[in-house]
Order: sequence, then structure tokens, then C-alpha cells
Amino acid sequence: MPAKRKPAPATAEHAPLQLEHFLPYRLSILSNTISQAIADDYQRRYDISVTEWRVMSVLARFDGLSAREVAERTAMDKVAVSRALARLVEAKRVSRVTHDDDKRRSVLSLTEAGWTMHDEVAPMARAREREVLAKLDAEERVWLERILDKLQPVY
Amino acid sequence: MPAKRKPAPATAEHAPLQLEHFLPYRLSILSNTISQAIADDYQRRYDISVTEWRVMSVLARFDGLSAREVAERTAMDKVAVSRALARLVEAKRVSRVTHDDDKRRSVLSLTEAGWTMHDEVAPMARAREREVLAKLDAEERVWLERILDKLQPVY
DNA sequence: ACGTTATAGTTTCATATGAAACCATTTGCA
DNA sequence: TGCAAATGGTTTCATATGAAACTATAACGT
Repeated sequence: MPAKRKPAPATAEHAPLQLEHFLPYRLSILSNTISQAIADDYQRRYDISVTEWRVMSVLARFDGLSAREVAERTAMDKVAVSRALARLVEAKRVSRVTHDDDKRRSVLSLTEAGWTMHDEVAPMARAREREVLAKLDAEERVWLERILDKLQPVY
Repeated sequence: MPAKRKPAPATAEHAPLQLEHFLPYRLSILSNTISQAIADDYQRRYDISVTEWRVMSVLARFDGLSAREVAERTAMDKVAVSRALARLVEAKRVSRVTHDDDKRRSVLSLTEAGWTMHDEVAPMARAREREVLAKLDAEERVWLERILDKLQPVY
């Protein structure tokens, strides 16, 4: 019986992914790092999760959406949205009423308290974004904007 | 008792985040979309999770790492790595032996079977990356590379 | 050498998550 | 109309995840 062959070294015939240049991998790490930094700013202070904050951000921008529309806009799945909304409504940060014409749909808005929190958190989020972008010069920022536009189908 | 005031419209004094231009948000959606597309290629076929694939990718590139080093390189936490390794070792895709000098450490490598799988999945991952990058022209690709380098501390 | 502190890795426990099943309502169409 | 199919949303269940506690070994200071 032949001795167990030692796996080939990571270089030769195998062509491993060069992770440090592999786009999906780099994006994932970058994105998680940034989102986590922002989350650290508000999670403890307001007892709110990333998904909840994301829902609030969308409602701040687009008042009166249904849960499905929130899910579309946030690229979250509807279960996650449903649960985030349950917590947000419970905490009285979001109000929910039934749609007049279609009783399946809900009509969602930030409450006064929701707006108050939003107005405290949004500047912190923007500040973090600025920190990141400060690593780039003006030209690079323009290219980044342009590249993201091309990579990303906007609704 | 005053009527409950209707929350201000999403435009006026509140300055909601413009999510469609907010970098952390856009990165998050882009990253998830791409990673999921790649995962769809291999998850069912090989019964392997994203974290497990990530561990395998790193070991393909850097043979003989310890679990902690894998965690560092993948930006995953050590619990996630520990669990991924348990599954990978069980499935005989990764071999684990104890370090000679330091018995706390493990020394990790892909097995033959691990390499076989790797060599099937890596080209699919690269193909997905190419699909994404195909949306950019050559100049934009150069800028993207440069921008990621600046935003991202490389180990 | 010996006790203290640090490190590698695993287990536990509580929470987060997603797929599928589910309920209610609406839409499409015979 | 009336009934099948589609849609909005929630619940259930099984799995994934992270923080903290834990085990084992190593390093450090005296």
C-alpha cells in the first residue's frame, strides 16, 4: 500500500485563488469592517440591531412603504424585515397601520421617537462614511462612485 | 389633548441618509449579492457553507496555517473557524495535526479530496468574478484595484 | 522550579437567521 | 359570481452565529 501522498504545495499545479486580489473576498471584508464600525456606534446605546437600523433608514427616506417594499429596498428578506418591524413597532419607533385599499399591506412610518433616534444616529453614520472616504483623494472618490453605479443595478 | 402629530415627511428638517449614495450600504448590498451568486454555485453541489469554502481557499493558498491564522486571514472569528474546521476535517477535506513544538496549535492542510474540490470550485468562483468585472472597462478596473488597496489595510 | 498570565482552540448558551409552512386577502379568469 | 392562483405578512423549525466560559498548553517573571 502506497504511502499517503502529501498534498501538493499551495503553488504548483493547483492555482489557488489569490484571495488578496479576489474581488468578492475583498468586498466582503471591507463591507463587514465598515458596517461593524457603524453598528458599534449605535447598537449598545440604542439597543437596536443592524437590520432594524437599516429598516429605519429606509423609512426615513421613503415614508409609508409596505414591508415588502422595505425588503426590496434593503435587499433583506421578508422574514428579517417582519421581525425587525415587530421590534421597532413594539419599541414605538415605527408606526404600522393597514393599507386602506389592500388589507394585506401595512403602511409604515417613523414615529416621533423614531425620528429623534434617527436624527442622532444618521450623523454618526455619515461621520464614519467620511472617515472611510478620507482615505481617498477627490479623483478616487469620483471613480468609486462611478464604479459602484456600474456594478450595481439601482432600483 | 393634542392630536398625535404626523411624523415629518422624509424630506424636510430631518436629513435622512441617502441610502442609494451611502457607501456602507452600497458595499453591503454589492458584496452580499456577489458572494451569494458564488455560493449558489457550490453550496448544494458540495454541501459546504460559505465559511467552510473560505477556510479552504485560505488553506489552498497558505498551507500549514493554524486555526488562529486562518481566522486572521479570513477576518472570521475563531469560533466560526473552529466549527468550519470540525466539519471540514470530518468530511476529510482538511487534515489537522498538532504542531510539533506547540501542542496547542494545529497544523492545517487540504487533503487530496480537499484539493480536488478546490480545483473544481475555484474556476467557478473566478468565472463569477469575471462576470462582475466585465461590467467595467479596463480603466475602471485599475481604479477599483487601487481604491480597494487604499481602503483596505492588507495584512 | 513555581505560580501567574497569555494563547490556541472548543463548548455552551442565548440569539439571529432563512426556508418552508402558514393565514388572510386580493387578483385573475372561467 | 366563484374558485384557483398570487401576494403580503407572520410563524415555525432547524441551523448559524458570537460572546463568554472553559480546557489545555506555553510563556513569563521571580
